[in-house]
Amino acid sequence: MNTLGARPVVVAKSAATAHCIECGARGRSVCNAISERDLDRLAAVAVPKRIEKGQVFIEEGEAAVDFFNITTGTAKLYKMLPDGRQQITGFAGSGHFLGLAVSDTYAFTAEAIETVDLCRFSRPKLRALLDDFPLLEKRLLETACNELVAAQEQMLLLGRKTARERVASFLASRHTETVGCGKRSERVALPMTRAEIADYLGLTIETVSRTLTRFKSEGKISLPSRDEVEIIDPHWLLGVATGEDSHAAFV
Amino acid sequence: MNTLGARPVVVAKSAATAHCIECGARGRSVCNAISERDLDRLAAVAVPKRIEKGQVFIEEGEAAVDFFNITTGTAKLYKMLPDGRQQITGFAGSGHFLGLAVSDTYAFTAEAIETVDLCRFSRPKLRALLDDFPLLEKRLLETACNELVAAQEQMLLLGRKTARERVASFLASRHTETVGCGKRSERVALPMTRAEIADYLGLTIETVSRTLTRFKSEGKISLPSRDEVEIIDPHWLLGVATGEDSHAAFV
DNA sequence: GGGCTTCCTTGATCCAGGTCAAAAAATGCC
DNA sequence: GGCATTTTTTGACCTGGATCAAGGAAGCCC
Repeated sequence: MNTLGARPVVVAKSAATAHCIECGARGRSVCNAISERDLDRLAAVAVPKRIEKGQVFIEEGEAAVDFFNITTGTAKLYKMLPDGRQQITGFAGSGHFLGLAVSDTYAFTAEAIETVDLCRFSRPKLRALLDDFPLLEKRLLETACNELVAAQEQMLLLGRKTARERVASFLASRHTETVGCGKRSERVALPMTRAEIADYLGLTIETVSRTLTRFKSEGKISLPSRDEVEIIDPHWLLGVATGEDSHAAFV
Repeated sequence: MNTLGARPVVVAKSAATAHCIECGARGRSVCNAISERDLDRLAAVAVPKRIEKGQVFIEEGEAAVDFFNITTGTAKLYKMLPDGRQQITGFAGSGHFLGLAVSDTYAFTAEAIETVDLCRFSRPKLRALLDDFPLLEKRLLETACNELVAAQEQMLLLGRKTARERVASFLASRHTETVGCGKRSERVALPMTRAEIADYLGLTIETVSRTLTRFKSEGKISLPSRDEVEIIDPHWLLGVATGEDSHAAFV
């Protein structure tokens, strides 16, 4: 895997390249469209930056001058109504590319919910990179399509699912996402607060809390700490999440 | 604009080219990424097809073998839960490109709500076209981004807006979309039934009907026929749609 | 380790919008 | 044009989840 030994001269020519080569997020991000030997081109335009918890780094309505790629940590993406009602449209973790809007203003706000490390790309520099690496553009299109599919799934959740089904969907999707990361499969991290879960699921904090308590008392999950859930019965949870008729009958 | 006279030989070499050159949807679709002189390449892989009202031409979960581009008419795109609950994720009109999912199965169902004319592209042929016309890929990415922005807006609507705000948003967006088409601006066509509006807004048919009646009795709209709305007070409607505090106060 | 603050849970009550029911209007079909 | 069907409107009532209101449990900072 490590080809450093094979190409010492190229790597050495730019110390900045290191942060891309060593980047833990590369494998799961659009950056993997660029081969290791061209990585210095990428590294030259990617500006690493640390965002502290609670800090907003993209603001809805502001000029979209930069794109971002998250290396570590999690951010919430949301839209707001003038009276303060908030809808979180997604949580962006390691490898997530942000700012895809074509329009010249951002369509959502992004705020770190834990310390986030990311790479910043200026619009024109990314544009130049896209022209030189068509594969990168293909990967971006893929990413956008995947997000579109996820967005449609979320519309189904917000428009038609019950509170129980929403919370079950949330836990189930967190569960399946986590499995891939090599962690213990049944423990799911919840880096977000109950309020953030509520704003993501179109519910109130109280309903989220009550529903979790309910699942716990039904023996389907346990809540070892406030930011962790143990999924005891993943199959049951998935059934509820997908609105299986049988589960709706027994309350 | 018409370059037919300048290049009679090229155009004549394929009679099939005509349907792309004359296509009314070209201007607003991704096809405008391909210049008129290369249009025969596009025409060679685009298979025109007519879909009658009520006919399903993309089915959720089935192998994604084709892509479609709507020429005329409107289709509804939806996802369903096993017990029949339905969420319409969007209405696709002239120029809309469908089937963008990278995955090998469709993520939603598409059904014509009025007679639809479309062009069908097989996956491999479109892929080849994309490799030859990078601009087409750029346009697809743009399209996907725009849809993503619309999806986020819809999540805000479904997760956080009241029934009144949802119906107002729906009418307002229909209104602004219609303006561009050169029709009389205040008359908005509703090719979909109340049930379809309800499934799009995450409401019931009764709530949609009552809300429209309410707007009418408040003098903000009129309902000349069941598939048409006249927007009497667009500014007021937009205010309600965007959740302006003031409008929430006076009921 | 004690007081602060923030986050979470639980209980009581309320209401927007859903459900059920039926009439009215539009459309289609011989 | 008249009957059947579908769609829409309207009314009465109900309920899931929101709202309001306390408590309780973690963190966190001196």
